[in-house]
Amino acid sequence: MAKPAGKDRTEAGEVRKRLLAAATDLFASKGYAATTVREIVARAGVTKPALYYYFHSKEGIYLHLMREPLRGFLSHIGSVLSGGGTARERLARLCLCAYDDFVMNLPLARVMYSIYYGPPQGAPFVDFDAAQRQFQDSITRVLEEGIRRGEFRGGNASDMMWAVVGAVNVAMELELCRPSQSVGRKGIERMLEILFGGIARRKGEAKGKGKRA
Amino acid sequence: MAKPAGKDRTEAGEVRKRLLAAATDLFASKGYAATTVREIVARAGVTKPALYYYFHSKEGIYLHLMREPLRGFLSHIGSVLSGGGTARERLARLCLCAYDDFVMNLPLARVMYSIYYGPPQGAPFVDFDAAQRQFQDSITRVLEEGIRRGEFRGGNASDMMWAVVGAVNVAMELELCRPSQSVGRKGIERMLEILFGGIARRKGEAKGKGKRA
DNA sequence: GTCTATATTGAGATAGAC
DNA sequence: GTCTATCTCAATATAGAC
Repeated sequence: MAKPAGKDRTEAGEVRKRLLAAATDLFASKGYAATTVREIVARAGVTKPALYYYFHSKEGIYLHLMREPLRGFLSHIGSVLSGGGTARERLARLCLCAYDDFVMNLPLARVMYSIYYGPPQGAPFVDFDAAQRQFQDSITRVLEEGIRRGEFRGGNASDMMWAVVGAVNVAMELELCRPSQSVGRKGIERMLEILFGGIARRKGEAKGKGKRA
Repeated sequence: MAKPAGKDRTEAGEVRKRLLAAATDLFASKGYAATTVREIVARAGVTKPALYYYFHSKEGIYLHLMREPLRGFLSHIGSVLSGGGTARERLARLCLCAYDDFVMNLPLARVMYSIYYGPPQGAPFVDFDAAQRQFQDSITRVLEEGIRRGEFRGGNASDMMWAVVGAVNVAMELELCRPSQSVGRKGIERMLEILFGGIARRKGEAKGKGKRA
């Protein structure tokens, strides 16, 4: 057989993935410092040398954990930026892309928040701000493009960017901390619609205009 | 002298405040679990029994730390809600009030974020979500009022609320994590203006309309 | 090598003098 | 109200049996 799918035959990269998943869950629930290599390998159902073979150290597995999805995120952003469509469409795609990546990696997001906001845990440095900045720059660029093309009103693109980022962050943090109240992708789209159209009733506009709730 | 101001004379409540400030700073920088009672009293320049006299325990000082400002925040919100003005004015006051409280208690905010997002640290439970919910409810109420009065367009008040909360959160988190990029109160006001007026250019509107950047 | 029993440390908390 | 001195306890480190 060219593609052995039996369960007794360990797939290539299978152990590696199990180790990453185990580490993510443990880092998320107990924190980086409190998680021992022993626990990671136990949960992954492998032995210590396996972890050291693939990742060299606890720090190593942590860095792999962080960097791979971060790189993925940045590359997705790049794809969206180079795609076509109106500024508004591109902006929505950018936000939804970020949200999707976040939701697809919720346990990892938990680790990131825990490291970013939590107490020092001796974890090696990862430049979260750089990724965040890149996301913000992308949004700003699309906004400026929209203004230049006359698709958006003039104004401070930086302020618009923060408002957009705020909406996306809210959706992410709801998913992370209060999933029962999560607004989801649709929620992001509705918030963007509000951002584009405004909350205030316009002069002469029929009362009750806008999307009915 | 009726009001002794000398330095050798300990003011009433002075020790208490110093203990609270010391605990806040240490919890913020090292985390709750890693901070010892000894460090707190050392930084406050007093001895252990003083802490136990005022706060009964390490958990006690933590709870005082959290609850007093939270109560203050909720009471400020209440005042704003009972105040007058248009819905838009009230909404702005609500957001700025929350932001001011946050900025006035930055070190405490750091502790809250650390506890909320960080790894388990054995700190006693504080219901941050309840305060957050109350803030959200207040905003929602003002938004619904604005819609009812025809000041705002119809629409989903909940979505509008999240957009507003997102803007306020962004301003807070910038202040917390990247103060150099902070947008400040003015930034919140500008974001609200964007939320009210919308980003999209309106049909027939002169290009470049809106506040010039 | 692994395991368990014991020492040591350092934490939170207290009693009683002043 | 504050301090000196002390207590209790749990986690950690270590040592010695197996």
